[in-house]
Amino acid sequence: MIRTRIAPSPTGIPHSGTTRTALFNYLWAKKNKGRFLLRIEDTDQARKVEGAEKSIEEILSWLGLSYDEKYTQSDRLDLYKKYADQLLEKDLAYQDEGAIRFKMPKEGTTSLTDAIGGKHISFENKDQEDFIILKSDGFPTYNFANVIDDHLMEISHVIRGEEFISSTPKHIQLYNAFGWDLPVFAHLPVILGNDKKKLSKRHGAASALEYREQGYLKEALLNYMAFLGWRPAGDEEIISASKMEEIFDLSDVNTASPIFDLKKLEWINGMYIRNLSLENLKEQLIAFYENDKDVSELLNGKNGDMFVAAAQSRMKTLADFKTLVTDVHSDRKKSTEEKEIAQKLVRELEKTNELNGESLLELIRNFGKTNSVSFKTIYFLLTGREQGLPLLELLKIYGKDYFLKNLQNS
RNA sequence: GGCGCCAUCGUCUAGUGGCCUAGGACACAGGGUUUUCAUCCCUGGAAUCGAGGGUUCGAAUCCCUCUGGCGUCACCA
Repeated sequence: MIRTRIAPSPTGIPHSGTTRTALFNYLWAKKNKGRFLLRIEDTDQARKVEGAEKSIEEILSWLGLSYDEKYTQSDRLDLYKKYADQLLEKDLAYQDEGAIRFKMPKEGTTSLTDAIGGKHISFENKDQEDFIILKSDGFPTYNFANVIDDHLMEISHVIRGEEFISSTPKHIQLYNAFGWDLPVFAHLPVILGNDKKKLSKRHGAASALEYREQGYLKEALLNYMAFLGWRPAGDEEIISASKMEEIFDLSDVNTASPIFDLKKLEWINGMYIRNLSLENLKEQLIAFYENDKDVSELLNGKNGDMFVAAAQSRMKTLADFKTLVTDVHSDRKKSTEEKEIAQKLVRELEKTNELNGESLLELIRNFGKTNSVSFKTIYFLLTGREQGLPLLELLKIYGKDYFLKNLQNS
C-alpha cells in the first residue's frame, strides 16, 4: 500500500513550494491507488500562526487535493514522550538541560538512495551531532515527531523538499534505533525565484489562494506546478489532473531546481480559459465577480454571453475580464488631425438614429474608405483606448452616446 | 567555512554512446488571417550541451578535476 503525506507546519500560508510538494504526494498516491494524508506539524508553539491551518485546508480543497486521513501532532504528545522514553531506557538518548538528545553514531556512514534521480547520498557520521528530540516544553522537534509519525502512519514514500536532505541522516538513525523499516525518500528540488534564490515572499511568490484571487484557474495552476520539475513523455504541455494521476511517476522528476516563470503560468492559464466552454467560463466569472456589483450585472444581463465570448480569447486571467469591460481610457492624446477626423465621424454618427452593430460597422468601413483612415485610428477615437473588445460588444455595453462622448473628448 | 545537491537556448525542458551540424514549449522578433487588440497559423533568432582533461572509431550522454549555483548547519520546520 502506497501512503504519502503532506506535513506542513502552520506557521504561515503555504507558498508554491509546499503546494507543489502536496501535489506530487497526492499524484503519487493516486497513481498507485494509495492514500494521501495531511499531517499538521504544529510542534513549534511560538511560531504558530492563527489561521494558517485553515488556509492549508483551503488550498488543498480548492485545488482538489483531497486527503484521506488527517492528524495533528499536538494531539499526539504522549506518543512522542513514550518513544523518547524508550530511547532513554536503551541509552540511545540522554537528558540535556531539560531537553532530550538523541545519541548519533559517530563512526561509519549513513546513506540513502533518493528516488529522485536514483542518486546515492551518504554522510559521514563523524560530522553528525547529537540532536534534540524532545524540547524542554515537552514538545518533540520536527526531526523526531516526523519520524515517529511517518512510521506509525505507515508512510511508504517520504516526498518532501530538498532542503530536508541534510537532516535525513538524523531520521535514518532514528529509524535504525527503533529497528523500523525505512520509507522511500524522494527529495524534490526546491523552486527558485528569478534571482535563483529559494522562492519566497520576496519574489512576490504568491500562495495558491492569491493566485486564485488574481484569476488563475486551479487546473492551470496544477498543470503548471506539476511541470515544475516533472515532465511526462511526449510534447504535450496541457494535461488534466486526471491524466496526471494516471501517468505521474517519481522517476520522471528532475534533479535540478526550476525557476518559477510567471509568464508561462499566464500562458497556461490563458490556454485553459480558451479551452473552457462558454457556460463554464461564464460560471467561473460569475463566481469570481460575485462581490463586484457592476461586473456581475453585466455578466447576468441579457448580453452576458456575448461579452464572455468576446472576452474569452483576450484574457490571461479571470481578472482581465473586468479591465476588458470597464471604461478605461488610454493616456494617448488625439492629434489635431485626429480631432478633425473625430468631428467628421460625429456628424456621420448623428445621421443615423438606429445604431446597431451592423450599421456601425458599415458606417465605419465607408467612413474609413472615403477618408483613408485606418480602423485602428477609428477604434481609438471611438473608444478612447488603443485596444480592447470589438466595437460591437462595446456598443452593447455603453451605447452610442459613449462613442459620441469619446469622439468629442480631447 | 563544513557537509550535501545540482549544472542543455533568457525560462521550463527532450535527450541514458552513433538517429543531435541538439528537438519541443514559454518569452522575444517578423509575417498571414482578423473590426483595434487578442486568438489562430507560418517563419526566425536564440544553447561551441558550465570549463578543462580523459575513456571510445564515435560523448550532451561514461570517468576525473575545476568552476559556478543552490540547500543546510536552531530546544524552526
